[in-house]
Amino acid sequence: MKLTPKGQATRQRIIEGAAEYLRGNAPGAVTLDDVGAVTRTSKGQIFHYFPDGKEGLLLAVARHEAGGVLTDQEPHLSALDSWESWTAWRDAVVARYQAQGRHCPLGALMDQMSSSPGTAEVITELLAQWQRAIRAGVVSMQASGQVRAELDPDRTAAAFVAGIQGGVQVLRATGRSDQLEAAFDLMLDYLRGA
Amino acid sequence: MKLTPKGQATRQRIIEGAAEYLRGNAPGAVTLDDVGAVTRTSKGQIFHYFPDGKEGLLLAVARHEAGGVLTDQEPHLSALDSWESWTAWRDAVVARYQAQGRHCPLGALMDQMSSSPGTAEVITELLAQWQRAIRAGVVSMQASGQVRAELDPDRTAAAFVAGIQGGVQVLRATGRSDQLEAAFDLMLDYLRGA
DNA sequence: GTTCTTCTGGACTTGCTAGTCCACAATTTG
DNA sequence: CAAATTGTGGACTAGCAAGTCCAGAAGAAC
Repeated sequence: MKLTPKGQATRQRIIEGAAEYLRGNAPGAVTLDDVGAVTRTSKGQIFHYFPDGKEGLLLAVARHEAGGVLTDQEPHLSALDSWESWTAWRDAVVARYQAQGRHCPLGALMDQMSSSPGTAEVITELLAQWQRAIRAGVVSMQASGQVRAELDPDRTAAAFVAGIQGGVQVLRATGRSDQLEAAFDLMLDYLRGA
Repeated sequence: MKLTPKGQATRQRIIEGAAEYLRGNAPGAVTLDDVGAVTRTSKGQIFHYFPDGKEGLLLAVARHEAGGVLTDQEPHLSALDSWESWTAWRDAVVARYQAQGRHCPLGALMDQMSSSPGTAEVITELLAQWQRAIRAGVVSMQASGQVRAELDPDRTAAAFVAGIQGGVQVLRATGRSDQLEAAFDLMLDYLRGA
């Protein structure tokens, strides 16, 4: 399928509108008519750009949202080489998710998972990237002697991913960020060797 | 609404059948006809026992499943008073969720959340109970001098909840329990004062 | 045992939604 | 400009699923 610049723009508009809409609504409850209304497009266009229909659209949205999760944490995530940068990252993540509340891209992604199977792979890849970035930070801290060398960077990074992920999940359910902050702080303390 | 013993049994059969079915399917994709087929009941019965229809049924299922999450972790959860009991608990949780894979009550609950609002409260209550139980374990370890006293039991318990929750979530998405184990071990190490 | 209540089955209605189809508009290409 | 391609709108279909309704069976009550 060839796309002119205009077509590209429309396709993008659909993805972004659908993404935003999905952040506030369960994927099962979002209809193509909703998407059309939000993005000012017709059924014809949606199927023109997403021949696989709803499933294809959701997958495209998933990929779009997955991209945003990590770039939202920049520039912190790529430069975890001092204690200041780690805490700055912590603060950025907490603030970000507090502000979003329920309108959470990552959470919306998780919700999509049970509906369309392809989403699971997108999430798996996202988590892997995330973990790699954190791992790099741990290694860099070890290289400069700020973190003890016997720590396993892989497992530490894995724990961070789980803790943040869980904290966000709890935040979505309860509206409170206590668990997210507690998990983050505990893990940072651990890193410091407290 | 009065229920004879027979009625009770039928109602229970519907809840349990629906619960099991929901563990493997997205709530939006589960129809009342499915539930009827699985539990060998008719539409009439479902609406007889759940006048609020699907939403009421889902809520009843949520409550049912929430009850199971904590009792599944017994007797460990109520007796976190020695290092052996903590690691036994860890092993039980990891084994449990590894075995379940995707058929996870807690995860299914989270999925329901975006569809029916009432579920969020059920989850909030469940998480609170869970956190209280862990907190009690931390306090008990402090009382016997096995954990340093300056640790905040509330925040520590909150971090545990987030870590486990996140680990389980990752397990559901990727099928791997690495993150769950890593988070658990990191937090236990932290508790030990490593 | 008859009368009242609860339980069960399933046909039916109603509304909604994914997906189709096609006519027409805009844009590119040569 | 003419022809081909790409973009847009919206009416229409088909099927599904929630919820209604009621007739009758099974069981309680006395």
